Amino acid sequence: MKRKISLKDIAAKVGVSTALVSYVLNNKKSGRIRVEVAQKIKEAARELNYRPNQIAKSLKLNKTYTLGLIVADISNPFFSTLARIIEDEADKHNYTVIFGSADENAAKSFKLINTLMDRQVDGLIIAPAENAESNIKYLQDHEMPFVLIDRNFPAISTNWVCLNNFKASFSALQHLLDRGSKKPGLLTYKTSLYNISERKRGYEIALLENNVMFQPTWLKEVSFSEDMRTAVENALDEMLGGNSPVDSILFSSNILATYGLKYIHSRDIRIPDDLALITFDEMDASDLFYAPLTYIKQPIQDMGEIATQILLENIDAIKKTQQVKLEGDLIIRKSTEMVE
Amino acid sequence: MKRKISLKDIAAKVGVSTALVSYVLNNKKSGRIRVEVAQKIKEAARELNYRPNQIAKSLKLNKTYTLGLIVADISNPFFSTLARIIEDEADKHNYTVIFGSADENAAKSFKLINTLMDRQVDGLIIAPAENAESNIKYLQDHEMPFVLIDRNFPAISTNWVCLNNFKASFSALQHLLDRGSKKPGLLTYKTSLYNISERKRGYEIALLENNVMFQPTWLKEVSFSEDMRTAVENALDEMLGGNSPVDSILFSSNILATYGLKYIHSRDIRIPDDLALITFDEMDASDLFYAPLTYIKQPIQDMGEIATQILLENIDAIKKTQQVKLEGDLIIRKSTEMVE
DNA sequence: CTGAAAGCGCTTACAG
DNA sequence: CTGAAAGCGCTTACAG
Repeated sequence: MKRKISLKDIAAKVGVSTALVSYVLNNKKSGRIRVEVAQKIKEAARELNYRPNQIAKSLKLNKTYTLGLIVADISNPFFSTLARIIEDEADKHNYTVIFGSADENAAKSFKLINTLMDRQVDGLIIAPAENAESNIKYLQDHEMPFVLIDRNFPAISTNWVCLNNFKASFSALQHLLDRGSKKPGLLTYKTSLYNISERKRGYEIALLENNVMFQPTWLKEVSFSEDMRTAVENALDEMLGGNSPVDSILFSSNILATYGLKYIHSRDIRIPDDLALITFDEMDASDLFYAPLTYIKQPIQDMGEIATQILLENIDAIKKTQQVKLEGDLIIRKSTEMVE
Repeated sequence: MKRKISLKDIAAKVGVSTALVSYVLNNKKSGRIRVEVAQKIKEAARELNYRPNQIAKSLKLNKTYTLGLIVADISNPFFSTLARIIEDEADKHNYTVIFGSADENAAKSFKLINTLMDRQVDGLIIAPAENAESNIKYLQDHEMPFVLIDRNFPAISTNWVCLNNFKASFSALQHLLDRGSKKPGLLTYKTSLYNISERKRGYEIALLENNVMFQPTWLKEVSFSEDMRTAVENALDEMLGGNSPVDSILFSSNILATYGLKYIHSRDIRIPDDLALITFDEMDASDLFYAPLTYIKQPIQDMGEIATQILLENIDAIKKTQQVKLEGDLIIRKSTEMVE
C-alpha cells in the first residue's frame, strides 16, 4: 500500500509543527492561532488529501468509535435486520460496527468478546448465548460498556432491551384458544435462554388460565446441537400424530417456522383447516404461504435503535443501567382463521 | 473503563524491559533468551491476564487484521449470507470484519470506503454500486487491496468474483421456452450494474436464438430510487395486461421476486398454469409458495470464500489480479411445470 | 543473551 | 500566538 499522508507531511509543507496542524485541523484553540497560518494549514491538508489515521487517533485517545455486535448468526434475517438498524444508528454518531456470529455457543461468544475487546471496541451489543453468564461477568469485571439484545439473564443486572416474550406468547395462545383451538402446540428450543423460556411460560400460563388440560406431546423442544431440520420434522410428527394431535402450533422462532412450514407443506396438511399456525417474527414467507401467516411482529427497529442509544450513553459515561421490555404485535392473518 | 494491563506492567512485575516481554510473548528470538526469564514473563502475563492492545500493534505494524465489507444492504438475505461466509473465512486467518451498507448509492459507498480506509482496514470486499467506477479508481490510486463481489465493471481490470449472469439468465430463459412459454417476461432493475445488464442480455439473446419475437411490454425495469413495491406492482400489471401478456416471468433478484410474488399471490394468478416463474437467488419463500419455485442458485459459499481468499492473497502482496466467474445452478421445481 | 532507544501517527499539557 | 516534548502501547534494528 501507498504511504499515507500524515500530519508530519502537512507540517513540513507549511513549515510549522505537527502540533499546530493538529490544533487547526481539529478546531482546537481556534481564535488563538493566526488566521493566515490556519488557512495555509487547511489548504495544505486539502491539497495533500489528508485523512487522519484513526488507528493512531484511537491509540492516543483511547477511543475507537467502533461498536462490536455479537449475534447468533448474522445470516439469520432477524439478526441481519437488527444489524442494519444498529449500523444506521451507530453511523449517526460516527461509530462503525464490527460483527461476529457466535452460533448460540458460549465459548465462541467468549472468544468473540475477547477478539473485539482486544480491538478496543468502545462497547458491545450482544445477543448472548445460553450459559453465557460468565461472559457477562467478564464484561462487568472489565467495565466494558455493553447492552444485551433479544435475550437477557434475569438474575444479572445489566442493560438490555428485549421483547416482552411472555406476553407475546401468551397473547398468541389466547388468540388460538379464542379462535377455537382445543389442542394448541408449541414448537420451541430446548434451552435455558430466557427469551425462549418466557415464550414457553406464556404458552403454559395461557393454557392454565383457559383451563385447557395440557398434554405432553403438544410441547416439543429441539436443541441447537441437533440437525435442526430433522429435529423439527420429528417433533412435528409427534405433535401431529398419536392420540391427541394438536390442532394449532405456535413456532417459537423464524428458523423453527421455516423448517416447520416446509415440512407441513410437503405433508399436505391444510392450513388453517387441519392446523392453525402462528410464528414468532416476520418472514417474507409469511405473505407467500397460501395461507398468509399470523405472526408476532417484534419491534425490531426500536430494539436496534434503543440498544444502540443505551450503549452510546453508557460509553459516554452515563452509568445508570437501563432495561427495556418492548411489546410485540400480533398480526392476524389467514393461518388462524379456523372453521369451527 | 478499567485500565488495561500492558507490556509495561508485565515488565515491571518481572523486572525486565518491555522489549524482552514483547520478544517472549511473540516467540521472537526464541532460544536466544534465558529460559527462566521467558518462563517468568509468560507466567506474569498469564497471572495479569494480559491481552495485547491490537490498536497499538496495528499502529506499529501498519496492519489491522481487519477487512471491510461493503454491500448494498446487510439485511438483504443474499448479502447477509455472504457476510457470514466471509466472516468465517476471515476468522480462519484471524481477520475480523467491519461492514457497511451503501444502498446502491455510489456516494454513500465512497463515504464508506473512506471511513473504512481511515480505520486502516487491510483490504475491502465490495459489492459496488452503479456508477462507482471512480470509487474503484480511488482504491487503485491508493493501492488499497480489494475485490469486487457479485458485480464488476468490465472496463476496469480488478479482482472480482461474480456469477456468470449471462449464462444463468440464458439458461433460465431456455428452460422457460423449452417448457412451452411463448411470451416470457423479465422483471429487472433499471441500472447499468453489469451483473444486472448481463441478466438482461441473457434474456434477450435467448429470445433471439429461439426466434421469439420480443415485445417491449415483456421487459420491465424498476429503478432503485422508486418505491420498490409500487414499482414492481405497476410493472407486473403492464406485463400481465395489454394485448400480449407474458406467460412466464424471470425475476432478476430476490428482492424483486419477493415483492412480485406477494403481488401475484394477492391477485390470485395461478402458478404455473397462468404464469410460470423463475427467480434469481434461493429464498426461504421458494419452498413455501404453493408452487415451489424454480430458481437460479448462486454459488454463494464459493463466492464468499474465494473473494476472501483472493483478498487475503493480495494483502499478503501476491499482486496478480484474479477474476473468477462462477456458474449458477438452475433448480427446477413446480413453478415451471406448465401444462401445455 | 538483554535492553535502551526510536518510532508508528496522533493529541495535549505545558512552557515560552 | 506557537511549538517542543511527552506519551498512548506496542515492535524491532541496533548496540552492547
